Amino acid sequence: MVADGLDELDRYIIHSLQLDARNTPAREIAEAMDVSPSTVRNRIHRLEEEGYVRGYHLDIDYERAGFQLYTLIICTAPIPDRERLAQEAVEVPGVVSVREIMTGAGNVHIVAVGTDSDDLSRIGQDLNALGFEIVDEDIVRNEYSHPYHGFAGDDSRSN
Amino acid sequence: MVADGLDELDRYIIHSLQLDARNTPAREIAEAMDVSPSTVRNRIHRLEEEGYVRGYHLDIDYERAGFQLYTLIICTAPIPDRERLAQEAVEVPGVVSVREIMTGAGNVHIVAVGTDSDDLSRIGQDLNALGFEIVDEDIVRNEYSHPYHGFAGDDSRSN
DNA sequence: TATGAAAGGTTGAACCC
DNA sequence: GGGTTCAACCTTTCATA
Repeated sequence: MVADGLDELDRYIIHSLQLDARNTPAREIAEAMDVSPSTVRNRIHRLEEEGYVRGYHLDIDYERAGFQLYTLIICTAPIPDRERLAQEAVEVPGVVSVREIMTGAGNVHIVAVGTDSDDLSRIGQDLNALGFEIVDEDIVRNEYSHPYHGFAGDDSRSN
Repeated sequence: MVADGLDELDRYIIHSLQLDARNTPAREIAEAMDVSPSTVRNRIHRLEEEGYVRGYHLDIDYERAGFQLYTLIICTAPIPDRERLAQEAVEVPGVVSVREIMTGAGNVHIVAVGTDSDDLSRIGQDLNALGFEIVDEDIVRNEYSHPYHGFAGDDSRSN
């Protein structure tokens, strides 16, 4: 099964908001799915409350904004501590994303934005202090994201 | 200087929208910064037009939504083709994120969401067909993101 | 960058299936 | 429980200065 507890309307809502979370009125989704706008708003609230939707974030071009040090820091954390450390890492100033990888050395991928190399050294030290071992560090040249196609219903109405 | 061409109002707008891009009215930002709501709206449009803000996306808990195969595919692309291939990769159905890494083997990190292992094999084949060499593949156990603190007004590192 | 009127979106309560 | 309706309220748009 594709999506637990989510019906076609939920999937279409997620799809629409993935494309533009700020400028997509409920009415627009409602018309496409032939329900009332309130139904769409009720569903959005349910998706938020039940944790399917964790938030609405900006996609920022950090490079254009003048932060040339957009860095991937590959770390190793002991498996029993990995989840807790990952949650602590995301609170380190400058860290914008943390991925916990299932296996292997380099099981936590952290992306940090820095203004200069001192800033990145400080981030590295903070991560070390938390208990990470840093195994590699590289500049991220670019990042692209794309809405997941699988939420777009049966495709008969995907844009 | 922290951010080229961005003043304190722009940074505060970015910060606010990073926290909640869907439910933050311009009026709220305007009051905090003591300008009119239309000034805030004009600035938001400028940030979009000039490419600082690339979009507004949902932060979805793919695991809760029933997609247990949230996978990091580490690939190598020849440097001259890297950018073009990265842009093509993001269009492969199931791919949700692509990071171009500056150096080394594994210079493109792709995250894909799959419903089953056939789906992921198909994605791997598609990436191969584009010209990527796949060097590693791992399940992403969890992913967290956090607004960049540096946009939050002038106290540069206390988020 | 600000203002103000018109257009359009959201909210919450009452109602129906 | 989930969907709908409607009126009051809030937000944005657009023209204007």
